[in-house]
Order: sequence, then C-alpha cells, then structure tokens
Amino acid sequence: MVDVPDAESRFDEARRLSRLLIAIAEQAKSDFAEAIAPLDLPVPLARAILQLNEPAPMRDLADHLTCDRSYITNLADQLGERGLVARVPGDDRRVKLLALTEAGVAMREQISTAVAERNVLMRRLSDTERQALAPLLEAVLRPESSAPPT
Amino acid sequence: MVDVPDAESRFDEARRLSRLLIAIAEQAKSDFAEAIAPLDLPVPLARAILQLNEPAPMRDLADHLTCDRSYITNLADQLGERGLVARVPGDDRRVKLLALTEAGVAMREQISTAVAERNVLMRRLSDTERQALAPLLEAVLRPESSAPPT
DNA sequence: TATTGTTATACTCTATAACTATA
DNA sequence: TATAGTTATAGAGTATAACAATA
Repeated sequence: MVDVPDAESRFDEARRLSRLLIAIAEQAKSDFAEAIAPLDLPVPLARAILQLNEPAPMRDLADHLTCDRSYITNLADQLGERGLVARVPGDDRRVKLLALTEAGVAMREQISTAVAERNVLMRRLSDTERQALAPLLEAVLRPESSAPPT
Repeated sequence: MVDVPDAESRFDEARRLSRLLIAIAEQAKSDFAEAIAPLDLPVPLARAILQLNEPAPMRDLADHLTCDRSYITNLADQLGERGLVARVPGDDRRVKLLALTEAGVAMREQISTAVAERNVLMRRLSDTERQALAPLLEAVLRPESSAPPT
C-alpha cells in the first residue's frame, strides 16, 4: 500500500500537473509570439508556414491545423498577399496545393530559427532533462487504446 | 564529446519537444472543453470559477487569469446572470470581491471532477510516469535567472 | 452523390480607451 | 495622483452555411 496512491490524491496530482502543463503551454505560446514579433507576421500565418514543409493540399493543412477549410482559404489569401505562398493546381482538378514561394521559404527559415532560439525548453532545461522529458511526453500522446502500465 | 550533442541537434530536439508539448496542450484544452460540455458553461467562465477557491478581488482574478480588468467585469456579469457568483464589497470601498454562490460552489465541484476524470494525464500516464513528469515540468517553469545545469 | 475550395457572415474571446468612485 | 471597477467599442481568430466546380 505504500506506493499506490489512493484515487483522490492521484486526481490532485493530475490536477497539479495539468496546471503546470497549461502554464507551460501559455509560456510556449507567448514565447512563439515574441520570437516572431520582429518578422511582422501574425501568429496563425507563421504556424501555417511551418506546416508547409512540402507543397500540400489545402485540405491537408486544415487537417494538420485542425481547423475549417474555409479558414485555410482565409490564411492562404493573406499569405498570398504577402507573397509567401502560391496556389498550384493539383492532379485532381478540385485540389489546390499551397506551396511556399522563395520568400516563403526564407521566412520559414527565419521563423524556425527564431522560435527554436527562444524556446523555453532550450532556455530552462539541461540536455539531460530534455532527454528524460521526451518519452514522457510521447506517452501522454500515445493512442487511447494503450492503457497506462500501472 | 560523446554525451554533448551539438547545437543543431539540440535545437532539433527542442523543436520536437515543443511540437509534442503543443500537441499535448491542445489535447488538454479540448479535453477540458469536452469535460465541461454537459455543464452548458462556456470555457472562460469555467476557468474563472476554478480560480474562485476563496472570494477574491476582481483585480486578483485578472492577475491570475492574466487578462485585462475589463474582461473580468465581463466574466463577472455573465457569471452573475447565471447565479454562480456575487459581487461583495471589500474593505477598501473601491474593491469588489467575487464570491461563489451556493450554486457556484456546486458547479465548481462538478467542473473539477469532470475535468480531473477526463484529464489526459490521468488517462495515459501511470503513477510512476506522473511522478517522473512533475519535476521536469517544474524545471521548465523555474525563474529565468536560474540557468539550466548543463 | 461526395469532395475541394470559396464566399459571406457571424460568433467567441479578449483588449484598449475613456470614465467613475474611491483612496 | 494612483487604483478598482465599468462601459463602449473594436480586433483577432475561427466557425457555419450555402455555393461552384470537379470527381
């Protein structure tokens, strides 16, 4: 009975961890915003650019960013106005791919570097700590089916 | 030189962890929303209620939720309409405290339970994993001044 | 008939600025 | 003069519904 916490204290602990996680996520979010501030690019556009490693159907982007297709149209328009992406026709003629322009690729590089440098995980954790953290975060995201090995 | 990753791979690793962290935070956010959906209460109101352990000046709430005082007025109005909180005068007569009503306390209990039960950290991590995770999350949030022990 | 992207519109969350009443 | 809360307004981010083109 020594090592098995009762249900209530497990809940309390999970709540405490949740609060920590939320605080970290908020920190990460504002880190991201601050990192890209000099680039004069709204956060959602930056997030979209980071997704565009390869030209991709707008539909795929909607899936990856978990948002509506109409919002992708909106983002694509804004990115187009800035000359950062172009719509290119797909094989299936209903489909349009979004592809970074040359300027878009350069911007992606800038975003990526700025964000990594300011990253709270870089600033506050040692190499050892980061190595310990990775498998735990992966465990949180493992598929629903796999129950935790209690 | 074996154990010291070069700068580039450290960046890559931090980026990977960041993506994981963001994915988890999004999961946690939608878990929260789903958990409280049956309660028919908007997310920001639920978050505010969770803060109101004790009656607190509206100003304090603004600090804890890191938002503008005017928004707290907004939240307090909505919570008031639902009969969940009441404004009570403070000693300093400029100050108003927000206090949960009886219905508010009951709602807080419901939110708290629903959220803890659905919590992704409860669902996917073992007790052991949660115990390992806590100090790492705390390290991420430690004050800027304390450099990581590389 | 189902799917892709678009358009027009509207909603939620939150901030800014100007105000009031105290201190 | 500075602080707590309020009001009115505005903006960012995102969704819904109806639609056109293609499959």
